[in-house]
Amino acid sequence: MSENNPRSQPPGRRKIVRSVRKLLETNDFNSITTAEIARTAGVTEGLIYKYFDNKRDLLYHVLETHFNRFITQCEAAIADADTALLKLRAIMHAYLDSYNRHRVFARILLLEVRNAASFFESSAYAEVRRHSRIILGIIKTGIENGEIRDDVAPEAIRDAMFGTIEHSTLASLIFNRPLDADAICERTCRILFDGIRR
Amino acid sequence: MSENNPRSQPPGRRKIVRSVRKLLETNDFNSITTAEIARTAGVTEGLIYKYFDNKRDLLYHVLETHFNRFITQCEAAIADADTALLKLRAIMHAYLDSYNRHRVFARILLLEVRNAASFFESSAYAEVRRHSRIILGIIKTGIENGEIRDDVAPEAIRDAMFGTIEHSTLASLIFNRPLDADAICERTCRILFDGIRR
Amino acid sequence: MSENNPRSQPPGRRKIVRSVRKLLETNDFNSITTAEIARTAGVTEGLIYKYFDNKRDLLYHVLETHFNRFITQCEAAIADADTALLKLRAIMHAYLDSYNRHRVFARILLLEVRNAASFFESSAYAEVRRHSRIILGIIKTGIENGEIRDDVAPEAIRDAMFGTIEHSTLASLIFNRPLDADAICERTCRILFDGIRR
Amino acid sequence: MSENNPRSQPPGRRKIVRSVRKLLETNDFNSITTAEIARTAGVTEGLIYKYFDNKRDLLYHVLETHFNRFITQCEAAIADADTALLKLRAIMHAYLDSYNRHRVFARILLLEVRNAASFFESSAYAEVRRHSRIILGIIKTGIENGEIRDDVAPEAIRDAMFGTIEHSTLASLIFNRPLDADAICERTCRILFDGIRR
DNA sequence: CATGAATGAGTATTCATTCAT
DNA sequence: TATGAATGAATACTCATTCAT
Repeated sequence: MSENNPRSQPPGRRKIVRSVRKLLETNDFNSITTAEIARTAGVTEGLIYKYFDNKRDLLYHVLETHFNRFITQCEAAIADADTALLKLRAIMHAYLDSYNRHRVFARILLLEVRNAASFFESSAYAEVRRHSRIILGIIKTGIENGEIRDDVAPEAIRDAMFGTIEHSTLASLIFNRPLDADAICERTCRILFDGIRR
Repeated sequence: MSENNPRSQPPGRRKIVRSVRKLLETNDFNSITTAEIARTAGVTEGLIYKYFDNKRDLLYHVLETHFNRFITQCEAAIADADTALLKLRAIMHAYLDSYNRHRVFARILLLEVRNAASFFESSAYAEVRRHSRIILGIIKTGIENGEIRDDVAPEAIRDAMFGTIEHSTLASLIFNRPLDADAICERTCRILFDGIRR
Repeated sequence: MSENNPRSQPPGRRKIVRSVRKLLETNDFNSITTAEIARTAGVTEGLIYKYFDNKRDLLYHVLETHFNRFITQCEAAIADADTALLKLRAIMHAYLDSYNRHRVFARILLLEVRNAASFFESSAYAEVRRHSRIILGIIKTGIENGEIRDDVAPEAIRDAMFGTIEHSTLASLIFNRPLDADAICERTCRILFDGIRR
Repeated sequence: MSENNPRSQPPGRRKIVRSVRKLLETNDFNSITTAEIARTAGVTEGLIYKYFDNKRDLLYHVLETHFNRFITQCEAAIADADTALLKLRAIMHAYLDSYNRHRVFARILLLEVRNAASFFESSAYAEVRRHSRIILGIIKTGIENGEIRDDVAPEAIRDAMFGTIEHSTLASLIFNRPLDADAICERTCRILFDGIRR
């Protein structure tokens, strides 16, 4: 509780986190310097290391918080969906929409952070996995109640879902093109749900 | 011709390229230094800049050569396939197999290089696009001859193909797990061709 | 009195001193941080500065206490010795034995602390000098009563004593080798008392 | 040869070494920054690391060169001495004289450098040991030809020699007092050669 | 065709210390 | 008597890149 309640955090820490979030809007993480973070936050560089192990640790913290919020929103978005397929559609839409609205985080999550082995040991990645397992559960339920075919592994379905979404997002991210979440969600569902074979 | 014929290349240049290829087997590109490249090649650092604009340029050259070879192999692999779907299956298998056999290049292509804007202006990326267009052509032919449904954009199908393949590869790449190209190809085709709906 | 009676010291202070003593067993002083001292002591860093001017001051305090105890033991060790030479032998043995049993303090005293000018203004060094003067007194007595030759300055004799002892200790300290106090004392006395000339 | 011939060294390297030597005259090594070294040398900081592994490595190099020269002078100084004892006296005088004339190096050698384990793995220390072994040889010869008593280990004699010299030097080094090499040599020889017992 | 000497810009991290409460 | 939040100064080392010869 004290961990999550921002009120209980020392002001300096809050300033640092806010500063990073702000700077990430215009720069990728590697090009942000600790000096810049401190300056923007109005604290000294040293304070960063009082609250975070290192620069990456700080990033992962920001990421975790962000993704945490997303999961909550995502859960809300699928609340109304009755069937497994509708839930999956809602989830895919939530991801696409989030990637589109938070391009900075999308960039970081889909491109920057994956290079570093440390990410996969971070609590931010733990959140990613947590949600991944939730989705796997939905797929399994779909298989059990006969909505989804049972001759492909649930993991394969999840890979196809995320892979397609991410790949569709990547181009627009890289070349800074707009992303039509609705359209991409629709076309992905068509392929994923019913296949491309006529 | 003189560009492609390795025989016509000066020995120093050849040594440098070989050196990079070797070093990439054990290190990711960013952690390789020009000093190391030169040392391994048995030449001086200065020579690198005789033949390449900069370090990245050197990487992109190595990448281009590699991808070039892959395309040739890929083309051969689909020669026997009669239908569009069989061709797509063959292509997917070729990619998966290549990612598995050349994990270093897979890493670089799927993770490292995408961060840098310069990659998307390199001739290595031009090769990637070239092949992408070839595949798009196959999809279109499939649509035209009635093999593939015509209510989804060919680009969407391509995104689903590559996205799924890459996502399936990524985990095994990151966590250094073996990759079963046959199995992943099979399950991807099932989903992609016929959908997950029962 | 209140200075020396540990009972009268505030618990926080005692914890800090104990913490330093403990940490010195495994680390040299410079590599110990105030953060570590506070953590080990279970107090906050700020408290250190309530009781000590700075980190070095803290070290010198610990050193002084240690050396103080040693002097007492040393005095006891020479109580039985009748002649000046026997007293000197007993003192040398006490030093060697102490260096051997308290290697950490030996390191600090013979190596670490001598770099800092501030040490020579500390009360810890005052203790060292005090004992040095006591020993000088013994030498002088020896000269006066005809035991010791009178054509070399007492200071020269003291330098030879300590110099030899320290040099003999240093190697074993640096390379972490065992120290045979008895043997080194014996051989030092032979040389010091009777010379090397046959 | 190319190692030792200063003519064959690149000018930048020579400048760096000269710069360090100069700066050491007024500052102790730790308080000298690489920035300062480079500025004084008129080169960039980076160049330091082309020629030396790190700052300490640079120091050790300077030390080694210095000590090397000293050994040569020392050898010349003992050339005329006929007996082992006379040789030892000449050596002690050479050390004392050198410590007095090169107080900076004396400080470094006797105080600063001994803290660092790395010193004892450096080639500078190898030189120290080399000379130490030479001296040991002289002592052994003295024992063999009956000049020196044979009931104390040669190592003990060496320890007494160096220990006394160093201890005598230390005080004058620390408190910046003049050092009378002749007088200290004389008194040390008296004690060492004939003992303090009347 | 190749060398080798030199550049110069870049930056995260550590730690003792202070001070209001 | 003790906390806890914050400071601020200090610095070695890396590396891609250039260019005269």
